[in-house]
Amino acid sequence: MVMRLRARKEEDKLARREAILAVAARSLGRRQYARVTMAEIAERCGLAKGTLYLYFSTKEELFLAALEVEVAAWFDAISEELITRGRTDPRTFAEVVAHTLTTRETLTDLLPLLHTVLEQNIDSETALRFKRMLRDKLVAGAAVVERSLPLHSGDGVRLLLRTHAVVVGLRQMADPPPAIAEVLARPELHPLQIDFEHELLDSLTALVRGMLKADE
Amino acid sequence: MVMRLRARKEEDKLARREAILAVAARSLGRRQYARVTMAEIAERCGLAKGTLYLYFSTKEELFLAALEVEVAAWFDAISEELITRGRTDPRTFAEVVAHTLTTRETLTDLLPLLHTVLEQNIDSETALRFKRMLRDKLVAGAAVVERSLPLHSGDGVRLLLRTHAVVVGLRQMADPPPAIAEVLARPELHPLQIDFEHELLDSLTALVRGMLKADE
Amino acid sequence: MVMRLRARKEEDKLARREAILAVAARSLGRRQYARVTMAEIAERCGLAKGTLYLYFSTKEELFLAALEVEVAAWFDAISEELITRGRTDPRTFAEVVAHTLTTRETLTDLLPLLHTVLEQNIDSETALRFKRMLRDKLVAGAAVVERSLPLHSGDGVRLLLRTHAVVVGLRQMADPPPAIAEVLARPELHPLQIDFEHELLDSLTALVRGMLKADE
Amino acid sequence: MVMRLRARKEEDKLARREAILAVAARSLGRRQYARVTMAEIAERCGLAKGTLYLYFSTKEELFLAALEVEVAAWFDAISEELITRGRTDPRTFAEVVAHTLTTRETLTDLLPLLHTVLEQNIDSETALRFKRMLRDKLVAGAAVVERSLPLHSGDGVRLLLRTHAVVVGLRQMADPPPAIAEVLARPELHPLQIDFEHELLDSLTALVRGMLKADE
DNA sequence: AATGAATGAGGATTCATTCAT
DNA sequence: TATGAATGAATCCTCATTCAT
Repeated sequence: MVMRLRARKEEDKLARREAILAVAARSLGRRQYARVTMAEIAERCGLAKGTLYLYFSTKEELFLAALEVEVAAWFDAISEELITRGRTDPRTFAEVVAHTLTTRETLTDLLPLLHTVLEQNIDSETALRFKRMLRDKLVAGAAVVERSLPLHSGDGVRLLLRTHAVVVGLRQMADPPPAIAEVLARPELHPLQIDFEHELLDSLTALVRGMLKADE
Repeated sequence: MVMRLRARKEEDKLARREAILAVAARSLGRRQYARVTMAEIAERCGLAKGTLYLYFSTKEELFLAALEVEVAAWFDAISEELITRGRTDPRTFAEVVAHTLTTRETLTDLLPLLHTVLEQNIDSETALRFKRMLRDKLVAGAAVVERSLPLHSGDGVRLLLRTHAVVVGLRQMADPPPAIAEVLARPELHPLQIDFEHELLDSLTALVRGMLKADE
Repeated sequence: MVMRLRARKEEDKLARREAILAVAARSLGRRQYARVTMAEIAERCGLAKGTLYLYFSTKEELFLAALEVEVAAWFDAISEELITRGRTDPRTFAEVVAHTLTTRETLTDLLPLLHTVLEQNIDSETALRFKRMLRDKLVAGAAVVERSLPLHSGDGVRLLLRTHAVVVGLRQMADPPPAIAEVLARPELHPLQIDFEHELLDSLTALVRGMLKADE
Repeated sequence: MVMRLRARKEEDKLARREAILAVAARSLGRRQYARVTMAEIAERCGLAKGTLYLYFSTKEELFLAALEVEVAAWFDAISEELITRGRTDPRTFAEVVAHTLTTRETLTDLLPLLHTVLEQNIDSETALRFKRMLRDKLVAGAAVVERSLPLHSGDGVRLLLRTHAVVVGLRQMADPPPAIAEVLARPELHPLQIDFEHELLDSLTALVRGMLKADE
């Protein structure tokens, strides 16, 4: 149909790969993974279905790759911001995390997929690669965290994992699909309404505060 | 196959309803929601597929009802245990929560469904009913929590919501499918391994502690 | 769409099963297996695609079942006709085989599938069941054959297998698709034209004669 | 990847063509035609997919060409061997055929394709070319055969066609895919086991014997 | 001549849901 | 009330073929 550019150079191929990943992540949004079809992603990319499979051999691989990129960038961003701040405090840590997430909607959309869908459908080789990346980022990030906050040794990793958990948990509560949001808008349901950023800030602040060494 | 009893009395119908819910929750396990079929549930119940639809009009409604039962019971259990302890401390609160969960595997399996699947597929009437129940339990529980711990007014609700978030987030990390568990068993990936109960205990303790400290 | 009868009694289900098999065999005709789609068969049956899978769990299973029925009936028919003739001669044997095939177009369409397609795609349990049936029919038929013709002991089985081979080989030559038939109609290609029945008759007669002669 | 030589001279092109044909025939093996992909053949050739289409305009044309080469060589080989033997007998004829096939595995793999797949997908011009070649070889071979064996006039062609049929039929029975072979190894299925060469020898011997003139 | 990225038609299969019995 | 046969929309993925480079 449409006259399509061909990505012949390695560089173009990488660019296209990234483009597909971006579209996939955006297509997911707050929707159910199963509801996002390869056909839809292809169309949004302006590509044929088959072309997607030139770049990713399964739907799961595609989304895992999307997540991989986002997660790595996220951990890097946290580390970087933390480093520029030097020695800091719980609230600031929370702000850093929250800040790195404001421009990362897609990350918080993808994150819940990891355990609920992707891990059920990938082969162990792929899983291993992904987990290794995660561990590397985690360990590197933990070192930075432990330099930023007076944590017990080893608590850097723990804090990051807990941060991950809190982000996943809160995000799902905070941004329901429109139909539910409408229901939640009723005054009687006010206690169930959550502002993601605000709540994340407070939760992480409390969490870190509770983990501090001086605490004892 | 089996000649099935007919649930004629209201009481029998309720019993059957509960039986279906129990089976559904158990069928889910750590699996993907989409992988659990109505046919499978029916078979495990010893019922025909059509019969399920006599009790629940969609798959989502069925699982939402299952979750509803579990969540209500969970909040009640927390409240109850907390009441018997009277004034208490962060660690104990964490222990109470952890304790109420040890016998509630199915709850932690169902919980992640709420935001990722169920809310995408239910009508607003059903949503409203569910959310009202949740609010009632939450508010009631919060009152108890605030009597147990020296929290700011209003932080009872917040703590319970955060607890919910932490449980969802940690559980998914902690219990991967067997294939992934095997990968994670490698020594190099040790940092990614999590023991759910232990980590929940520590996370909640820290969280509550941090929320108390805000006062000081 | 169409108001569909439901096969509730075992008897009705069996009838529907047979109906599907008949349609499948007819749909194949002289066409390529891959060109016959489940959708087409369903439509010709006046059923939904999904319904086919209620009766046969894969396309291969469907066609294997179709073949199974036909092969069994064929061997039985040969045996029966042979029995009514008593002691006989090569030409008569050939006539019997040819005669049993005149009303069995579908068998000769299905037969080539066995080795080229079906055996590549069935699990060993299914294969075993099929092969056992084949062996039973073959052994039973061989006994009859050996009573009809003065063959060496053991040559009954051999003759039937060779008959099978000859049928498969000749049929494919004899009934090309229309486009090829048109080409073959040219006078210069006359040597390549074959009349299935006539050629089968002569080939089998010669084959049996040659097997008897071995004695002399 | 590899910098490929360009086949500029007619002679180089022919060589490449032959190379492709050889690879295609080998790639088929005992597999299903549909399972052999153009991509696979290209890769095995060390060529790009597109290059294949420079030499053959469709997949079918490619395999038909492969068959063409093999069939022609086969008939020539039979004729040649027969000529060196002069006047001969049924058993020897069978031996000659069997012998020409021992080094021609690929031919027996390709042969069944002719009627089941290739003829369904080629245009009449291609078909005509192929059939003419076949007729030429057949007629020439028949003349040799009739000089070797005391057959009725015209039976030379018939014998060769029947030989073709028997080879196709027996080969498919004799060499099932590994999974089926395993099943057939069971003692109870012993009657269904066939040794191709041996069975071909006996079948052809019998067939020819039954066709001999002196027979009457 | 060679490449290989892009195409897109096409097909098998699954499963929530319906409804005649 | 219970059944389970029937439905059919929906989806992932394959692969022969094309064509810009």
